[in-house]
Amino acid sequence: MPPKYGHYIRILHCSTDQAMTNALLSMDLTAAQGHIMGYIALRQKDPPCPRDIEEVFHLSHPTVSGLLSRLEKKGFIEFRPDETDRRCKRIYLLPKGMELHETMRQIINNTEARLVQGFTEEEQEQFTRLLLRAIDNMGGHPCKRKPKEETTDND
Amino acid sequence: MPPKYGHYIRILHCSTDQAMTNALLSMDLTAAQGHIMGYIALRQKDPPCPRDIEEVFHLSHPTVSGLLSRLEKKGFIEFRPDETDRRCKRIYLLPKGMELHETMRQIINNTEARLVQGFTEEEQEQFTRLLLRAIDNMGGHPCKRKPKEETTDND
DNA sequence: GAATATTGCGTAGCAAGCTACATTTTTGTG
DNA sequence: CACAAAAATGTAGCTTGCTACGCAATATTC
Repeated sequence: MPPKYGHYIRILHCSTDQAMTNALLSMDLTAAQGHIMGYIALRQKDPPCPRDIEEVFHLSHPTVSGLLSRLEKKGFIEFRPDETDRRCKRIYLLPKGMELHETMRQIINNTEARLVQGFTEEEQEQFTRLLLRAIDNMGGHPCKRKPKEETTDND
Repeated sequence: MPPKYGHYIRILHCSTDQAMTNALLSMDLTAAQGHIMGYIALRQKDPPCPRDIEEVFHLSHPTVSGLLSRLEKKGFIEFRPDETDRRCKRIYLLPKGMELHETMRQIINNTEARLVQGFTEEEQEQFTRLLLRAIDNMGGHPCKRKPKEETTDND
């Protein structure tokens, strides 16, 4: 029996990625960039640093570095070092980035909806659960960072 | 609600890919190369050409071209143009490739087993079905090729 | 407080995806 | 048969993923 999970998952990822990239083409964003922009937008009350992106997206830091530098070059975001910890480059959304945010969000949501088109509610939930369990089985990726049990952040 | 399917699928793909690449490290193969080697091995009675790989793996031809040229450079495969259609470069497994085939297959199977670790039989089947439906929803990728209703190939 | 460890980020270099364009061979049409 | 269309492959150049290495800033330890 030939391999199938790895095979199917790669195909699904590539086609989803291409579909999103294609849909975002008009706003000069790729799928990866769009997802990151969404996260940055969510976090504007407490702008994230690259390290946070690494964790949320399970990416290595050079990958994040490249993505962010392209977003910066295109004028969507801006870096400003943290006052108290100059290692952290906090990421701020620029006006050009804020404008696109809503449309971008819509486009990504539409593509996601298309992905599970024809799935019942129950199937969607099951799909999500199975994906999460599989991710867990594969061991979470280069996603370290110490436990961090401080109660400093109260939201 | 932030996007999740694209997000999870990317994470799952990347971590699976890395796990396989890591496991195949000792035999100087990456996950992508391993999968292709498996397919080529299956097809040695009727050696495939790059075009076939494109279709089976839903990849663009430059991607396939790169993968195969790396496999060739490492001495796993060899190209020989088809007698009757010199556009086709048929792909032959070299001894070095045949040797590794069994071990490679094992390693890939083990990683796949790990991916669905803890899934019941029913969950595995459901997962497969949902993946296939999602792939279908996303529209199959750059995977054209005309209908081809000839009865020439009898196996 | 000085030495060491840890953390966050930069750069180099590679694999694997893609699009767009060029080339060669076959096929199809007149 | 000649000429156009289609098919298989090649090449250039990009993004996104990685590892490995290095540096600066902070934290830790003595």
